Amino acid sequence: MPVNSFDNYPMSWKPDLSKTTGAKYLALAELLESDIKNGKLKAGTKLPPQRELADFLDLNLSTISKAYKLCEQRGLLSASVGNGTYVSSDATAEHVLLCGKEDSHMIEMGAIVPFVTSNLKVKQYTESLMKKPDALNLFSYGAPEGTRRQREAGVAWFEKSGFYTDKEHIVPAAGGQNAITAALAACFGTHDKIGTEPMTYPGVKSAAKLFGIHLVPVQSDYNEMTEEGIRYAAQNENIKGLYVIPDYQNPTAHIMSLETRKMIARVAKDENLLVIEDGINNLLVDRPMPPIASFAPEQVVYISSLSKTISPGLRTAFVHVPDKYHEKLVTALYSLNISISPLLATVSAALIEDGAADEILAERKKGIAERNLIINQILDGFVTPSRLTAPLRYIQLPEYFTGKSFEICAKQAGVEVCGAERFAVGNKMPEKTVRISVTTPPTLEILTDGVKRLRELLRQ
Amino acid sequence: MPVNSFDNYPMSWKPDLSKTTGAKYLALAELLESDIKNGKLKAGTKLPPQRELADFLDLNLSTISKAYKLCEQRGLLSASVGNGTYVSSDATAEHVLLCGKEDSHMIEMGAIVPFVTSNLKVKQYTESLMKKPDALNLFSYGAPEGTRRQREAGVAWFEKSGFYTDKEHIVPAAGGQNAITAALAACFGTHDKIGTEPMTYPGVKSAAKLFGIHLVPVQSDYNEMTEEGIRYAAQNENIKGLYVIPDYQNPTAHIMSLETRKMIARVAKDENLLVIEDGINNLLVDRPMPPIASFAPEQVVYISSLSKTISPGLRTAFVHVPDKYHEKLVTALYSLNISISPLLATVSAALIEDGAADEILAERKKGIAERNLIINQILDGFVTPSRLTAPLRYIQLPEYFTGKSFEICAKQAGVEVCGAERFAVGNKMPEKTVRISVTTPPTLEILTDGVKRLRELLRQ
DNA sequence: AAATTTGTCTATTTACATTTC
DNA sequence: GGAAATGTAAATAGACAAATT
Repeated sequence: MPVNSFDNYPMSWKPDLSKTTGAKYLALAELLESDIKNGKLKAGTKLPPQRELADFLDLNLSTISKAYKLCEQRGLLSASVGNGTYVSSDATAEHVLLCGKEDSHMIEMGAIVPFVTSNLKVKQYTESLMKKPDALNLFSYGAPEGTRRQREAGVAWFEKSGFYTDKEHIVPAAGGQNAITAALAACFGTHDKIGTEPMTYPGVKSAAKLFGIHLVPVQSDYNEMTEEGIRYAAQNENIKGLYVIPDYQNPTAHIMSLETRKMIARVAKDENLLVIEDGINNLLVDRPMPPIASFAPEQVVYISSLSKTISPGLRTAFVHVPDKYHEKLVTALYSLNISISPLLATVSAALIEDGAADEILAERKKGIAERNLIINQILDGFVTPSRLTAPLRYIQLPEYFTGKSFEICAKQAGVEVCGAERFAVGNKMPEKTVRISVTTPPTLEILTDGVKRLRELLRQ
Repeated sequence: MPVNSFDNYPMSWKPDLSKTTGAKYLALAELLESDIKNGKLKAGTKLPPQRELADFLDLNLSTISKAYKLCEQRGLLSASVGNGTYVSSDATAEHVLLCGKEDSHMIEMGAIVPFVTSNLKVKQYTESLMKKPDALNLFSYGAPEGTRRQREAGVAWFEKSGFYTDKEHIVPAAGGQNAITAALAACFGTHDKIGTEPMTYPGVKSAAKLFGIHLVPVQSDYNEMTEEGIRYAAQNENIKGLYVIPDYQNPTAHIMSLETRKMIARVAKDENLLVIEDGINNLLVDRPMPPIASFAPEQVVYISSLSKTISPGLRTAFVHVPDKYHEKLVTALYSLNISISPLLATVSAALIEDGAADEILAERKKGIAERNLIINQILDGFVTPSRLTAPLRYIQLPEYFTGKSFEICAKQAGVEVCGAERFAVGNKMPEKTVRISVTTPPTLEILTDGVKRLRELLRQ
């Protein structure tokens, strides 16, 4: 429940429409937007109830409603019946996490970039493919729905996660983000709502914004969505689907329990929700649990990118898609890309076919574990405990920090990190946490240096 | 009050709402949608005026208005004041031009796929890049705004067209379609309108659909937009921008005159329109004219893909973007892809840097010219005359054909072509024409065979 | 458990602007 | 050039439903 000291009197916002021209509802919406953007109205502020403002401005209730609605659709507000209308906490947050700007003085632990050492095999495979007689075709267009070879590689790839599907349900995409964007475009429409964990991957926030899709936080306990939370959002907020990251959730690094996976599958069927399951880190987990898709293949679009597990430069992800959405997804991918690179897709397939992918994966996991040992040692007591192959870690901050303030301090100290604000969904007040990347620093020395600098800040 | 005499009016549509439940406007919109999709209402049909239907159904005018509006936003209708509401001609048209389904019995002349012979150099460059010491980095993420090297290659690439810009205004994208999609997402919003030629590239239609952007045909004479047409659309249809293909326009293969290029630049400034200029075929033209962007660089997003000119498998396009939209475009590209493949982008840059791109281009142009000579000879009198390096050709059909009917006949005869319907924008009645691809058939023999089959159909 | 607060939704009234004839 | 046809837009009224107290 909102703990707001400013009650109904005095009104938190007293707009002046006397100087505006044209439609009242538009003028009101614009005023609201500018007051939010210039900081007069801060995130979390409760706006006056529609009726009160209507009274104050001597306008009809519906006119105010329309203005609020407009701003809500722009992601500036979030409203709920009986409760009121609040300024969204992510209204002004930055959505883009650009990769390090090649500033050699900064230690990049914000963006998550896999280290390059495992790329050697990928390179070798690329070279050997070019010696094949049909190599010239690797530089032509590829089929939007993928070749048979690519799709069979996808099937094999998914089997490693304990998810058994067939090549008719698999489509390749140009990376995980590309797959997420296409899935959103294919399966949802403007103004549709999708439930997510209360903090989630910023890439899905920016993709949803492109299509006017709204993300709403689903009530969660211990970093997992609850059954009541999902049912509530389905019945009362009219969400059409869910977006979840069951393995090493971004940013909490939490691994979802088997029971919750099964619960989500069951509730999705019940409530007719389409689940976008982002399996980006599934194979990094030792003996990974099967994805939600394995319990409800007709209800889940399952996305598995090779970026974090094999090599980001491959720009390859495989998508399992239910029959119902197959054509739509292919069309969306076509609209976004025309086609993926046959060269990169074929390299990916080849790596999977004869086991090189497994070797790379094992190597990567070993490398990540080595790094996590360092982090555990240096940040003991600060970092949230996690299994050793986590590519990202989560740090609970002392109460006097906010995620953003720590982010700024860390930058001063030469380390890039990501504050909780970047992950917040809807009008949830962001937690006092930051996420750090395990894999981005190019060497163990730089990682150690970065983590030590963070410890100094936390210790003060 | 409903009056009894409606049977006398020739109302084109008499919906029955008696069996529906819930909101009237929604029920009406759904009925309308299903009647369009199941063919009861054909493209081009004039719907009853809102007032008439309101009277007939005993509903308020605004209720009908709302239902029509909904369908219009779904791209099913197009309405204009004083004129009436019509079923869109592209309401049921297929948007996706999937590449040939590897059916060896069909001669593919529908989709435009560059022939693969020129890919040898591209392959060689790729191989040599892999031998460089920093090759492993080619498999990591790339910077969303492009590396310095990539952007400088873009500058050099644009100079070949006579367009001089600088590397701060250049962003790389994963191919031309990807660039178009990103540009639409970055520069326009839901329900915005964009003017296009009356027939245009289907890829822009499907991309616009993803974002709820509406394409409206701009009045054109002799295949070029007129000044009055653009001003009219700006002032009365409230278009926010234009999408144009000045060189070998798709599907007409028309090359826009220099005067029109300058006119569009001037009018865009005047009316504050943002032009998305698709320069996909510019460099295929012998001594190409400068793009519109060169006359109004602050008003034009200029896209130049390497797909048609160098190799489609490179999945590389360069985009010139005005300062005002730079950040938005980078964000949109990030939301769609995270990053492009550094490997492919670097191969592209390398090809441009030391002139290999020019050699490939010359070779391609020679190959296309050779093919056009064959087409000119066999389809003399049927095909619209064109310069020799056109990658696509336009055929005016005898009046008893429609584009679609010819498409079906050709398919029976073993040749895939694209009927005018696929390119039609808004509620313009499609012309009786088809587009054929010059470059797709893998050999000259197959091309000759395909073109001869088409001639047989046209001669009958 | 009932009353109150609060946002949402549909349909309507009224005025207006553009195009056609 | 004016009247008629036609679509568009804003503001309103009223009923409703969910959440809070």
